[in-house]
Amino acid sequence: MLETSARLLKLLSLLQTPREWSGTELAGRLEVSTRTVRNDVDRLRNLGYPVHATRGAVGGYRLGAGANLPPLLLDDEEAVAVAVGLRTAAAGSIAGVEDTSLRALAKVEQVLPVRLRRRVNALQTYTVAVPARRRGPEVDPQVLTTLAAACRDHERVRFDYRAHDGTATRREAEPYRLVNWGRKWYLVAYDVQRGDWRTFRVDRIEPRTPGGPRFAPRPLPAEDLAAYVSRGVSTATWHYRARIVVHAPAEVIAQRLPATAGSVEVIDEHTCAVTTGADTAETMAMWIGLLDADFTVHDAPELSAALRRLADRYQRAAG
Amino acid sequence: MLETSARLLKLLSLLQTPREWSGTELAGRLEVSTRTVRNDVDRLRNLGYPVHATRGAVGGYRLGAGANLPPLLLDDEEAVAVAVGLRTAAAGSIAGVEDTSLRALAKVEQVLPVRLRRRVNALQTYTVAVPARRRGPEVDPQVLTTLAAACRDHERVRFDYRAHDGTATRREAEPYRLVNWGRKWYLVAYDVQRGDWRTFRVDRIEPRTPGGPRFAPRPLPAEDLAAYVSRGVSTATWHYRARIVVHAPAEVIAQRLPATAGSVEVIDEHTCAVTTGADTAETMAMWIGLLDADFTVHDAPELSAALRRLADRYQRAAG
DNA sequence: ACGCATTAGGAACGTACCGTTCCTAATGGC
DNA sequence: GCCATTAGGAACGGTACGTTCCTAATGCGT
Repeated sequence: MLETSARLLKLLSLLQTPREWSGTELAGRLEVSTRTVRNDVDRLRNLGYPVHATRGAVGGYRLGAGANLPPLLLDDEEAVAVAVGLRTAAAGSIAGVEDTSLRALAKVEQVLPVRLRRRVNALQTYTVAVPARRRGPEVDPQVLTTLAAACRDHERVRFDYRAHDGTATRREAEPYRLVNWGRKWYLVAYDVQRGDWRTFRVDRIEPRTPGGPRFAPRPLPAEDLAAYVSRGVSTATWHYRARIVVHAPAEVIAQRLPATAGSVEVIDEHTCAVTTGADTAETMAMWIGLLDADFTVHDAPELSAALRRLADRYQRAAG
Repeated sequence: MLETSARLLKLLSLLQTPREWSGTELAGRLEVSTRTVRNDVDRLRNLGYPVHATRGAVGGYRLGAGANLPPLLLDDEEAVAVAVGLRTAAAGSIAGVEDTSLRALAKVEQVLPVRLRRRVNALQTYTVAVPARRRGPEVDPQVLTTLAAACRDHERVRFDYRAHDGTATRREAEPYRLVNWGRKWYLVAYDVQRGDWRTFRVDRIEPRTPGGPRFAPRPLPAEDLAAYVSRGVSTATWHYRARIVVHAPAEVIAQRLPATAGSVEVIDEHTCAVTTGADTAETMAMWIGLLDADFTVHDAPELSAALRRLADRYQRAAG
């Protein structure tokens, strides 16, 4: 049987997972009586952790936000993500938080197990900060976290959903999972009005408050949700695709282009082909500038036109 | 007197600060006897947290990396930096860690006090992910964290330092603080060989292992180290500066250009002037493309030349 | 080599807390 | 209305806790 302090940390860890726990479940996991679980919940509350409880047949416990930040219990994957995000911020990719990011990074790395530090180093070496257009972020992080919270809490969401042609429909759905695939976020949800499962592009969702009532979760439509999502959208990720010839070695270009942003094929030792895409030809034209290499375009008139427009702007700007 | 569990969390929090603590100091902070502090250190060790101890007159305790990750105790500023870094990673600015970043972000935001969540939202609104060239990152995060650890542990560092003209000299210094100013990192250190304070550009430092011996800290050369650093480097941050006229409203351009990357002045309701800089005219030319607006260049022949070269590349690429 | 200030850890003591069992009361969804 | 959940008090035997006191080991500065 765990001693009290160890058990409190384990309880805190369980409560930081994105789900609710009944007292009976917690008692089983911690191998104590349900009374002891209630004693422990009281102890956490006395320490400043606002453990929320819901009474009733579907009730349970979960951790909420309070006056102070509790100690964060991260699993290996989450800790790696935190460290990578902080390294990126500290290295100047995100303006305005370099100092505090470095302080937080120093704190994290001080206690990061060696095996995780190696993974952070490996990820840092092979990831790239993707340039983002301010006015058209792929996904508003606020929308992401709002949907993530609704998934966790089993609460329906109401939102405006924009179709390809710009028209918006009011939707109400039971959200289950957020899936990242092909640099886009998708929401797998049960559409209440249509009585069936739907996959929604998160960048087209505009949540409406208040949300809906709680719901009892249904079995998911597939075991592997990433595969489920990819089957539905595999050829539609980018509005615009093109293949260009870049006059630089493939391994040089591969380092500048993340695997998810396109593919690089060797043509010869000085030349490679890049197949990539973007939402528009304009966006793609700007992206290519960051490759910092001469290139040629074949069979892509829209891209050629976009490049001419950008070239013209630069030429006129130069005087 | 605190109960045992609360005291253990407080002890863990103290040990995550970047310094060593003697048993006597910890006993004072926790209001218990030094024997109880040793009892508590044992309890933390039993829970898997590797508390390192140094015996001897300058000995003390601090937390190291072990097999498991301890609960992270972050202050308000650090928590905000973590959330901002994770939001950026989850939103797709950093490829490869979107899923786990969102999971970690959901966990953090679930417990983030409301006042901190507002600060994260505010920071997210006004920060921009800065595009980074893969082959020449301003600062290797590994170098940053190595130097941060040496500052914390009061250990001398040995490094090769590259001057403007590319020559490198071997240096040995006592590192005190890392300061972020003008999107560059500086190390404020005491140069042992020259017997005086020096400010080093971190992107020019190549640390050499092993490091040096420990040292007794000296009083810092100034109270406000940011001001101290800026006085020494205020006109030398960018190799190249220029002022351009952008044919878009100032408030639109200000949103796309972070305050640290330059300044925006209103000319009229449709036009503004941007003063910015970069390491080279080439880099600046590519940066300007991301403003996504027509512009004109006056009195900047190098920038005009760089824009012509890039325009020519695009024109030739378009066919 | 010595002094000093630190960590390390055992023994003994009185006190307080702990987990469990048993019970009543309240809540909320179906 | 039923069922499954939270809430929390009382009583009990047992265990852990913090402190005091002490010896032993370590490491830096002189």
